[in-house]
Amino acid sequence: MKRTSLAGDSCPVARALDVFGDWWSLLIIRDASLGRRRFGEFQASLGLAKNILTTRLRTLVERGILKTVPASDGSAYQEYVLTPKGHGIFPILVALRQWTEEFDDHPDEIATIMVDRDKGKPVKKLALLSQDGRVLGAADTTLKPRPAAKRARRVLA
Amino acid sequence: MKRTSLAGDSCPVARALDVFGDWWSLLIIRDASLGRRRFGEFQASLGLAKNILTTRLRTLVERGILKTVPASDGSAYQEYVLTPKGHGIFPILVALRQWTEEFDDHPDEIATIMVDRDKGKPVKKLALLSQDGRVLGAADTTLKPRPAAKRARRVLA
DNA sequence: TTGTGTGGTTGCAATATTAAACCGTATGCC
DNA sequence: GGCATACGGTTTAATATTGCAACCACACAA
Repeated sequence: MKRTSLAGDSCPVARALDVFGDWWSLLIIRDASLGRRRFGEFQASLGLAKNILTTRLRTLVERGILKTVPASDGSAYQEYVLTPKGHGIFPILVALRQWTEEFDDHPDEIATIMVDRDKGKPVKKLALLSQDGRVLGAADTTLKPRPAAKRARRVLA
Repeated sequence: MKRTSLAGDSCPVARALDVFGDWWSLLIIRDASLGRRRFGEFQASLGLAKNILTTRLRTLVERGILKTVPASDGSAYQEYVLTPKGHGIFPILVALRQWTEEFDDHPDEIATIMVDRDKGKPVKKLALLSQDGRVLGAADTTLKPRPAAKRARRVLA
């Protein structure tokens, strides 16, 4: 099927999807952001085949989303933890979560809610703000060419 | 390859990915939110095979992300526009965009920036706020079991 | 020695993607 | 009207990729 790579695309959405837009990567990242660190934890949680987990972990490390660290329990094994680049994906996970909370047909099947750790109260919806503090919807935004945009290999949106 | 369906998963992230987490759907949605409406527009913009575009459009319609409307130019064809559920994906696109803007290794290849339509100034970063207005990072949040969570078919994170 | 945690390797089945041919409906032009 | 061309899909066949299962191997622990 030769998935066409989006790596050279000039659209930032496509570029992000090229990095972790496959079926499992975001779920692995979600698990990592939940504190899972060990191969076995990921495998048990996600139920995916071990070989696939192996390759996914490897490419996520290659791409700077995860890094391996010596196991915290002193064994010779390694653990996988998010890099800053990986932690930066957190808002995307939140956005996905909130979309489901708002639009899913069976919201009663959602098991968890995200709460402020201090107060234990649900977080607010992600908001997109303008420089002067107004809340912006999709219709209130446009795309402008980036000031000094270099020519990308493939120019889309 | 029999992608294991995540539809019954209790994690809202997984549920969202089950709806539009494949390789093309989010890009189609991005195009739609950019104002593209016609089959040919999507195909030309994305460069994917036409049959795939056909099936993707159909499942996005089935899932309530897009709807078909009679063509605006009076021809007998149809156009594809976002439903409210589809428009709700906008924050996810913004989150993806901002992640790339912040972490991509070649940010100079990004062609566009998102600006406030009124003022033409770049938008601010998506912020996650607590009820009392503090900005929350990943470490400042936890997941709590949903109050009256019904048992989902598969219970993960 | 036995068991467990981490993977790698191999083989097979299922699916996704693509390119290309094809078709019915319009549209433009003479 | 007649012809050529474009649009909107559908179908088909070839190919590439993913997923699963099972087995292998090595490191460490008991």
